[in-house]
Amino acid sequence: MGARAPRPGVPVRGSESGRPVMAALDLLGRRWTMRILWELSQAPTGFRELQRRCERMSSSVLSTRLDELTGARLLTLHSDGYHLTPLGQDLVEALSPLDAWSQRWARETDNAAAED
Amino acid sequence: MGARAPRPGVPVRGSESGRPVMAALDLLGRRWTMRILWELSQAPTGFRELQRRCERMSSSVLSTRLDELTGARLLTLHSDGYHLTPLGQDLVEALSPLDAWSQRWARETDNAAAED
DNA sequence: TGATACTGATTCGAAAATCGAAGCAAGGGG
DNA sequence: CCCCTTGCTTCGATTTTCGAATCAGTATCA
Repeated sequence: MGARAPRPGVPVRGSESGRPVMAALDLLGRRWTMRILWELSQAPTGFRELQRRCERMSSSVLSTRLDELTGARLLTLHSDGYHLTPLGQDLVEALSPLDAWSQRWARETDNAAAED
Repeated sequence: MGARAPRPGVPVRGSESGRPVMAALDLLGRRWTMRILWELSQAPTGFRELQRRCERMSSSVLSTRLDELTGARLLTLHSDGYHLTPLGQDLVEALSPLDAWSQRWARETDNAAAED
């Protein structure tokens, strides 16, 4: 597998600096990555079930993402499916204000649309 | 332009639900999007300067992303360059715990690598 | 009136990422 | 054995991204 997941300290796509946050933005900025973390924060989930929850995302990309996230030590696979590691749980928690923000975004977008 | 930026309330790639957070994950999950927001949170920046800061990302994608983010009311263009709107600033603030997390990620990745 | 040099932005062929249906190997009942 | 489910791979088609060239608009200086 072309396991070339971004890691802190290693220069990544779009940044020569290797600054951790840039590696994080690279990893999270790939299609489905945040969605997968989001789904796994609800409950451990197997491969096929995860695919179902994500509106049948392609299995090839799911497999690639799971490799990347596992390589980044954010996931592990057990008998009951993929789990967030403590580090992965912290990431989801760091991302959680996004939920509240998105609701404000929705309200303001509605208001703006109503004004048009 | 294929101006098809995700908006809350509108079903987006990977989600029929139209749940705001899914629209946000879709928008943010596109290449360079978070990086652009990150750069603009430091200071207003013009098109070409923004391109320079992002390691010379392609102008076509930059243009597309700026359209999407402007359409989502997260940016505006003034004489001194692109600005975050208040909504956009709130998003960056919602994302800011990511910086602290990424540093912990870096530490733990170093430790794990040292054990190998 | 050029000439030059910026700006934000577009075009378009090439390259890379993603899609998605099919299939594989392993495991667990029946 | 057969059948079903699992995690996962393969591979050709589609979509996205890349990136160099280019455009139009504005300012500056001669």
